[in-house]
Amino acid sequence: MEQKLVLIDGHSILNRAFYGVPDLTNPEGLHTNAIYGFLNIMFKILEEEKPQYLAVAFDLKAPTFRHKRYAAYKGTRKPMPEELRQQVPVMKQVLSAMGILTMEQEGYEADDILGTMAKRAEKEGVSVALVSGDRDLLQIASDRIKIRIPKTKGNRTEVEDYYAADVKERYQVTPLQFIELKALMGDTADNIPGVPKVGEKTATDLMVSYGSIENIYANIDSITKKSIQTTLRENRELAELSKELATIEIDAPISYKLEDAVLGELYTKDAYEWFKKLAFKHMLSRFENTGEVERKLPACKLVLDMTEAENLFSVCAKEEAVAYYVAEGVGVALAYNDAETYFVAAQGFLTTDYLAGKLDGLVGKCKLISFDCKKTYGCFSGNIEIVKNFFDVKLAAYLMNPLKNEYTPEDVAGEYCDIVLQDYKTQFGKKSLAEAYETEEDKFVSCMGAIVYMIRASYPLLTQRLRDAQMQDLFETMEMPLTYVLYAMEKEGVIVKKDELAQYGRLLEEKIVVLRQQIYDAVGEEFNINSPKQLGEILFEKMQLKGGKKTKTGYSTAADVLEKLAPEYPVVADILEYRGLTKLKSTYADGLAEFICEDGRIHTNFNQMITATGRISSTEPNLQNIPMRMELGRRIRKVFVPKPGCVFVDADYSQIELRILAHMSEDKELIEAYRMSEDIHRITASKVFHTPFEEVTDLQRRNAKAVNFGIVYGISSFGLSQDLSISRKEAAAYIEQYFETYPGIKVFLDRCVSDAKETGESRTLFGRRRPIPELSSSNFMQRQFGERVAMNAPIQGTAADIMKIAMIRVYQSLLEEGLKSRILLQVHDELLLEVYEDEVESVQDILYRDMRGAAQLSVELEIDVHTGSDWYEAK
DNA sequence: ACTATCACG
DNA sequence: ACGTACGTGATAGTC
Repeated sequence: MEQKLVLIDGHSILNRAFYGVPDLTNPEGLHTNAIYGFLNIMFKILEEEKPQYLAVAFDLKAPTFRHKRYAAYKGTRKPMPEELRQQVPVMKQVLSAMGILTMEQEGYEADDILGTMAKRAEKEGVSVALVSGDRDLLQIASDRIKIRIPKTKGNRTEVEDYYAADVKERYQVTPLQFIELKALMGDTADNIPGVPKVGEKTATDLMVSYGSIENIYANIDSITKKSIQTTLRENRELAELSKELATIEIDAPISYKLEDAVLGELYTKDAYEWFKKLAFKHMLSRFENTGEVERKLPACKLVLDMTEAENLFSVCAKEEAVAYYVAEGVGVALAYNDAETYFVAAQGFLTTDYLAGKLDGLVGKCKLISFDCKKTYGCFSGNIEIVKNFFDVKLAAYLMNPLKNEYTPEDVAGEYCDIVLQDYKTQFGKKSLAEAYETEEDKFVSCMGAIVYMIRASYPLLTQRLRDAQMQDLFETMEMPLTYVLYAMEKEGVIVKKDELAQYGRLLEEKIVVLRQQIYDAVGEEFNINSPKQLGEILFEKMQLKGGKKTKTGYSTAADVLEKLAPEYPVVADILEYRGLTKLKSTYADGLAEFICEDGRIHTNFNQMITATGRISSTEPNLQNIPMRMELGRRIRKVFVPKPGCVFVDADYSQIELRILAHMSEDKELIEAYRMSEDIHRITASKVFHTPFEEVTDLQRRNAKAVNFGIVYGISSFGLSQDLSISRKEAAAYIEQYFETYPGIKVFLDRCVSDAKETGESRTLFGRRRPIPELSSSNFMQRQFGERVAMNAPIQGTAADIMKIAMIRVYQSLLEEGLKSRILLQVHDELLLEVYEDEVESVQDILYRDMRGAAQLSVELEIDVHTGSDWYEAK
């Protein structure tokens, strides 16, 4: 059989991958996109070529420019971005873990090594496929040496192949002539100067006519075009130097031999560990059936029979840790050891209620390992005290890295145990659980088995990881109990008066109709006001308003742009009002109505595993962004009402983030300020502007307030200037004065950034962590963003922590005191409770005690509490 | 699927 | 010379 060698130009392919693959980072913040792209290209080539030999060549030290041959011209190259630089050593380690030869040698470039190895192999009768991102290597193409150049087309790579004949066809020159072609035309990327004024076209014509540079100069008088003749005469030395520069060595004294490149088992245990570390989930599936990684998934047994089910649950009850995974309406998967998994189908006598009852029976008997336990609490009786029996693998994975977009069983499996699961999606597409079970029973059952096996297997590792990261306490005492509080809030829901909401919608509609016509009349034509594209064209082209382009797609019509035009053009004011009204109508009046259930209540989802900072989010619908700032929008809150016999009690923390800042920074002045007065913005203004407290003007107070907010967001003079519509200089002056007033704040914020740079993450007072990969970016903007995040995350995150503690305490206090009142909503620093009229006082006492007592800071936590017969009144 | 906009803290 | 405030989710329009 024909022997084949694949050679890869390491830096060239890494470079190509780096710019072709969107930025990726692993959980530790290491950039991985170039490595990922490289491996993808390599695997594709290997599958096509099926070679016996494989080697990758790297430039030894100066990857961005070529060694001494090129030293004179190296100045023009840009340095390698840090995100790519850090991936180079890792790439080499990954290759080495796969037993792939990496070649690098002092005094020789990768090109020389590749050229030499290719020619040697050719001589030994081995055919060669040489993979490179650039065309320098075309000069060594032959009948048996194929140059392969990967191109990213859309989102997949295509490879251009060049044997000698293909070079001739494409460039009209032989591979050897290609050197001289390139020498004539030059190549800025490779720092080959070339002959001035000679481009691809001229160079090709010359080479076709004369065959070599030598021959060109021998017959230089016969060149018809005078300007070309002149430049050639004037630059003879440059042409010869360029040829030297462009020539790749093919007989360098390279110490590597063909035998060193023998391809062995790629999918080794070491390689597997690396792929896992780099979080290349999709590639992990390559390790299946290699025997290198023992992950024999036990076959999943389908249980359809009552006796068997009874047996199974009684065995589970005697075990220490039982993983369960509920396929809603279809059944439940169980794993109590690492040798067996079961799927109990919910059919026949085995009803869902029966299964729920059996699951509930396990509480107190063993640790229940869940994947999103909040979703399954409906199966269990008892109250919040049951959570000590649960361990939520998904929640733990979120705490370990809160930056991910989703936490699927497949992801968690890849990351926290030696298992590679196929996506449910790739297996069953858009099929619902029930459809998948009915149509592909075996596959479905084994999929459920794999998931529940994974859930159980990742439990010990995640426990350990949480402990290592010092987040076990956070997990056990805050996040796990909170799952139950949120479950209870979701289940409770909040009454929304449907008819009143519809009435409100009609009110809006009336105003909208009038405005719409007014706008059409003013503009002189009908168009879609909701389309930023059409609106931008109307305003800035047809009407010639100033305030030109802003976005990639066209004109910005954002509120802050339009507001500047509104005083001068009444129609712009109308457009702004129209925007506001349609927003209220579509998102709130119409939007909320769709979520009102049979019980007259809206049951929002409180998601605990979304935000980077530890806050909760609310969806379907989002009840955390109900209008408040404008009166008309605020009126929506009148349709949120307590049930008969109850009132709303609303409690919100007063400036919790600023108080946390005071505590964490230990700034004496800010702490003192809080002890002196309730009105922190006024006292800040007084200090910053050296004005007696009573004489602080509204403007001064407003400015101080903006700075206070800005500090929490990770202050920047630009941001503040935008917010206050002042110059950057003025904003910078405010900030400077602020830091003079509160010197401890500056020290603290600087420390936040430097600590985060050192550790790659930031932490809250309670140990919640947020990785900040942006801090190691070479992109200035990205890095600056990372710095702001480093300042904001500890503060916003600590506030979230404190609210979570408060919620758990309030929930438990209501329970312990036998009250029937309930928490309904959380809006970051605010709780809304439905309170029985005779419990108002007790509940208020609980709120004051538990919310203020949730943390002991050097500044007291304060809350404002209001009651009312709807949410509008209670705020 | 992506962008622009805007509602909240 | 660059182009930013921190954290979310829903809607409508556009591709």
